[in-house]
Amino acid sequence: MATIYDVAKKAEVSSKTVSRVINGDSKVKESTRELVLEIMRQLDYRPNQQARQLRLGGKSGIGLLLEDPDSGYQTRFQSAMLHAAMEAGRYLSVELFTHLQDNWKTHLSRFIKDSNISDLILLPTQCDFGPLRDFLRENNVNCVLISPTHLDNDFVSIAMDERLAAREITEYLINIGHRKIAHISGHPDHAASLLRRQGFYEAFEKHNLPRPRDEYVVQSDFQFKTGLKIAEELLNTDDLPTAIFACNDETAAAACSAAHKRGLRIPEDMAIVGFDDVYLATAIWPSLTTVRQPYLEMARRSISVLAHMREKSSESDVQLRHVLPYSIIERESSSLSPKGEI
Amino acid sequence: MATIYDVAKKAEVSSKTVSRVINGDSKVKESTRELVLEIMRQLDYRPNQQARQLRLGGKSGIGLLLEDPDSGYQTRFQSAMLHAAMEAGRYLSVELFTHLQDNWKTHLSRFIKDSNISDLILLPTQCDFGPLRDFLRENNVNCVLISPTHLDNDFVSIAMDERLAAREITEYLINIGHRKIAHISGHPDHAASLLRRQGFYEAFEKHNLPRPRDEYVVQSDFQFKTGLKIAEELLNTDDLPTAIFACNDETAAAACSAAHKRGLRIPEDMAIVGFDDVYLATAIWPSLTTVRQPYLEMARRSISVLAHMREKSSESDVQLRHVLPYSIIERESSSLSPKGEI
DNA sequence: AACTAAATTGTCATCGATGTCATTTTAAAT
DNA sequence: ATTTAAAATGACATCGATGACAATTTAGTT
Repeated sequence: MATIYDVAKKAEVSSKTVSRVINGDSKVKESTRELVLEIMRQLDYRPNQQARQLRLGGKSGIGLLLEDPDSGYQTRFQSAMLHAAMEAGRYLSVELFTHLQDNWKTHLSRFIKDSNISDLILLPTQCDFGPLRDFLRENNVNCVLISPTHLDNDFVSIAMDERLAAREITEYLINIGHRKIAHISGHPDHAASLLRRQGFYEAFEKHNLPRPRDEYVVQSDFQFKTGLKIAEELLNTDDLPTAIFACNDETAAAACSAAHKRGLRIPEDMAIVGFDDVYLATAIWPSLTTVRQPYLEMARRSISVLAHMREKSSESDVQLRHVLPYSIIERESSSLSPKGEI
Repeated sequence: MATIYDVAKKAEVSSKTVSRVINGDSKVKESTRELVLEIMRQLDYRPNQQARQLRLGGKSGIGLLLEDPDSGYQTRFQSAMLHAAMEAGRYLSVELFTHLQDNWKTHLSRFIKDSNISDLILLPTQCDFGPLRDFLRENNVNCVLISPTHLDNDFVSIAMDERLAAREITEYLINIGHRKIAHISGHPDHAASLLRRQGFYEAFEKHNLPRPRDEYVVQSDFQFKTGLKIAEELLNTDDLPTAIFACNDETAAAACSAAHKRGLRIPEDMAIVGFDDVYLATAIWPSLTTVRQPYLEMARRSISVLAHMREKSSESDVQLRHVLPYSIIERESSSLSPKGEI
């Protein structure tokens, strides 16, 4: 394993000069730079990260906290982060985290200190846990919040417009002819639940249609199991809705199951749409029409914002709120002839 | 941030002594050890990992290579690794890896060198990619293979008995009265496919039952989409099987969809069982009876074996093959009154 | 009390990089 | 040709830990 000294010796320059080349320092004569680069290539030299970081006091990894790594949303987001990190030549350190663990503070500081990360990414809903925010603020952790409920001038947030997306997918249902549309909404503590429901109602207002009756708007909690029970209750009526907008794909999958149980065909008898575009959306039949979160874009933006923040540190030219564009993916669960991609 | 010198000064000992305490060196008087520990606690001292590793030439993270982070199996395994790593006070660095990428070697060496990992964990099917194994061998990477197809005296493998599990779940179907059982098998390149099919046949032999006819044993590739098509073909007959053993849960989910499409009730008209026990197994209706892979146990074992290997290095007392016990989880897809847990 | 071996502790160099500041080289200006 | 400022390079200390080995303390023996 070649070191900076091996390179220096072979190139007949000082280690400092090699260091300058590595770090793109401008004060190196072009000819020596090329020489050094050539030797580095010959020796297949790569800087020792530990030494580098010891000196710089820095770490280089990106930390991602997961509350439930099996959840579709978190899996998808992580997947996107892995791609984005690869593009940026960085590495991802993943850690389980729940504020329910009583020693979460110790646990988190250990992770931050010991695991070689310089930045942290927080997903919903932990990004809205107050004491966690205080902790991050106090410890000056370089982080971004993904789709937080509460905005805050101390933290950069990266999100999509949930309400608009909800409105748009509801309008889509209206446009293909549905009028009796039900909505299964998510966990009440989750900001997304409220926003998505608001968007749902807005679609009707915008089209000058009557607000759906209250029995058509029910409360679940984003989970399949609960969703199944709720959907069964919802469909236990003679006056069935012709479409359901579920708060997320898991719940939409549950709605499909409930509909099938009751002998309804999808989408002929009932259209069902979800939200998030997780793996599950294409691992069931029929595949789900849904709103695709801009996972990859969010991941890329997170990385670039974090880097920017680390440089500018406390300067004020860091954009605080980032809103990225979503898209609607049409699949089998709402249309006999899907136009969208898989 | 307190350093070893701060501790040494306050405790009025040398930094070396503090170092000894940190590393559990025996040659420290009990009283001084306690004193030092107390001061460490007071200052909330934690060793600087970079410095430590610079000196020790070591890294501390565990690397996990994922080919498809959205796949149920990989998600579940990662999830288990996160738990096991937490228990062991270690951290997980996750990286996308596919040998289809043409510069996979560079990519992998960079990951290993730059991302602070000391160990590597390989999942199927990349653990069976020959050139990758050669690379790991040549570069002396400390790693374990999870459920590899090809055994090899240079690598430690951690697996479950796929064939026995397949046999057992087939026997379960036989025991609850099924005789006409179909099997949708996995991708032919995947060792698990063969083993699971073998196990399937063995169950019939053991019970002195005729081998299922060839039309009942079809080939898919572990993916939902393919599985759906195959299952539809399988069920497009008048002489329906009464049960299906699918090679994995995704395929079982596809079989459920195909059955529903054809108006069959599960499990009344047809029982369906899967394999792996991934998230999907309980995110569809009916929930799937399946074989639970010993994810957590595999993860824990991986960590302990890796640590052991690093110590013993080339010594021969490292157990090469580890086979861990699976379990069968009975759920709604095969039984009207499931006995198993969720 | 003196001696010795064992137990404990300390000194200093080192890992591989970068920062500070001094030194040398280069090129432009007189 | 000499001076001078700028550009390029290098010497050395440093980051926070541990290893090798030296020095000291302790306790046991005679």
